Amino acid sequence: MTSILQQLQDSVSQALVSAFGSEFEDSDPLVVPTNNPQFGDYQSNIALSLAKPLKQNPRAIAQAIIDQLQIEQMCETPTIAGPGFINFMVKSNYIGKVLRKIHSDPRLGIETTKNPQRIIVDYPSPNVAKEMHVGHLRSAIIGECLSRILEFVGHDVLRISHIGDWGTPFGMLIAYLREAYPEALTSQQELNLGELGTFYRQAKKRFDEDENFREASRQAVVQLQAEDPATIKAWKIVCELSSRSYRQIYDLMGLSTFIERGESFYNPFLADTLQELDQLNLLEASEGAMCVFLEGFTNRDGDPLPLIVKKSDGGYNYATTDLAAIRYRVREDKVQRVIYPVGSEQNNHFAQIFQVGKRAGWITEQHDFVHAEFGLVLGEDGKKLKTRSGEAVRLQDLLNEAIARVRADLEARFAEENRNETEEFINHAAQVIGISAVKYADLSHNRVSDYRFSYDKMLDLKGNTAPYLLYAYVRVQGISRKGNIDFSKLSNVEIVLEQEAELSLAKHILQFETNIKDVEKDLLPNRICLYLFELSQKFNQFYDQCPVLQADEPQRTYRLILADLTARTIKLGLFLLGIEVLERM
RNA sequence: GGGCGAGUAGCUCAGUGGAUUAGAGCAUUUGGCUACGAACCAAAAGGUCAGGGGUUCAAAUCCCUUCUCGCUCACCA
Repeated sequence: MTSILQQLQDSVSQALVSAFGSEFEDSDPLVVPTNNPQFGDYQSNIALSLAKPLKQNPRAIAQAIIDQLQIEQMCETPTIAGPGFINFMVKSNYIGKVLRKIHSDPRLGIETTKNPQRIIVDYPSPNVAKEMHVGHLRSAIIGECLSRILEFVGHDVLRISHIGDWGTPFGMLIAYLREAYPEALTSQQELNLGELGTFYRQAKKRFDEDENFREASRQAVVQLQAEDPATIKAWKIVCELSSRSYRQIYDLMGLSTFIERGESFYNPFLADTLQELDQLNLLEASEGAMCVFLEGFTNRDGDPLPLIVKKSDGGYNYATTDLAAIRYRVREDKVQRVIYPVGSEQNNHFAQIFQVGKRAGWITEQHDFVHAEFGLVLGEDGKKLKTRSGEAVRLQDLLNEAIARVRADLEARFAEENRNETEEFINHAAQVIGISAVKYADLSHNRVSDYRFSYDKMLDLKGNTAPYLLYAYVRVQGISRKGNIDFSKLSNVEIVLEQEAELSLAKHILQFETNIKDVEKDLLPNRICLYLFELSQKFNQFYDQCPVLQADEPQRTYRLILADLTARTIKLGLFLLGIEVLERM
């Protein structure tokens, strides 16, 4: 159903036209939730912005709009405040009616979009030639979250992992495989190549210490790109090795299944892509390489910066593949929007390939290619997160550490409270809480800024953390257990909302849709986090002040409905963030 | 040097043109369990929104400028 905000916006727009004519049909009615409840629930600032063009007193404009408004069902008579703000107070019986309606809806009244698009979210896109480390954390978490939200809103979302399976570092691994495990290439059976991390480190060590090995690596890249059969075989072995190790982490993180369409997929299209650029006269030779010279980018000396699409050794690089991917996604996948959740270090890269994509005519006005950039993960010291020995933290280790800390905390708590829980319960709870905490800590910060990774903060039971939200959910389930309540079988009583805590909670539940629609547009999941945190706070206040099970009917039933709606909103909200809930914790 | 981003309470952060008082959380101090899980709630204290100009009836928010920090600038991805 249409949100209250949307209804108000529509009503103000109509009133604007009735009062001042059809030329205001398309002006934004500037209706927003108030930032202070003393001014009501919503406000419109339209009168102030029209004061100048209409050459009228803003308060008079506000009055003229109010005179044309038809919202008696929904709101108290709007008031004019200060220089000309129009304040709206939603009627509590109207809120009660809406809550009754959404209670029977699995989508909690949230409508799907009227303009469904096909959207690619490009994640988690790790590089086969590197072990997954903390740098891949945010792409996986943010990509998963954005995909779920866009899908929920009704878009056709393709999750595509653009894995780096064709680059130069790959040569190093192939060369090392040939050197250390030559039998892997001839044997029919699968060989145990040991642990992935060890394999990488040894290959890297050889690469760093031996010039001949480096040359062999470069050769391997060229052979790979020429699709030499023996090299392809070695390539497949290394891909399989790293793919096995990735899958463990994806499962642990609860990522949705996605299409694995790595750089190798675009290999057959690279030559065509370049040829097309050449036909458009975008291609130039420079220092032995083929380049597109960029507009608005210069190097240190102030000379125009090239985007190299074919290296002087004849090989292609990641810019080439990314351009081929842009072209393919527009022409074959027929997408309208492509979202790349990738670190802001790659700002330039994306600006560059998007520019070339536009100049080549692949990206048009009909397409929205977005670099959903995110900041670095910093350690407690404010510097890029590293292990004590200075290496990137392995993702597996980071997640395990979070789970282990939760486990220790749970065990201590259960011992203190004399609770006997099974090993299975503790393991499951520790895993859900630990992973949730890591994800939530990431998503609750503004995507664009760097954020400080702190186990103590993310696992805190107080404040804007996953455990706090999970606890609010568990409290509602506690009510249903204690009172033996089946939330799906509550009778449809009138919702009265007399107490301030009830009203405040109820109004907040209805704001969910607006927040989801905001994230659909600006791709900033921290808005959902803030919303859910405030919802949990309001629920805890309600829980504190309003007895549910001990209340008399019909109050008891409508408070149960409020509690259930809260829990379902939290559950759905967390689902959209990629986070599971627990029934007990 | 160029490009991009950031600078808001002791700490971690919200806040992309509106209301005498710029918001949370943590930490600190103080209250509340014979009410559904106190993993909670309530209250206090804490700020020249990096500095300086400008636009506006109105600026943390937009523009200009200075300073500090981060990322990045031709064959890695």
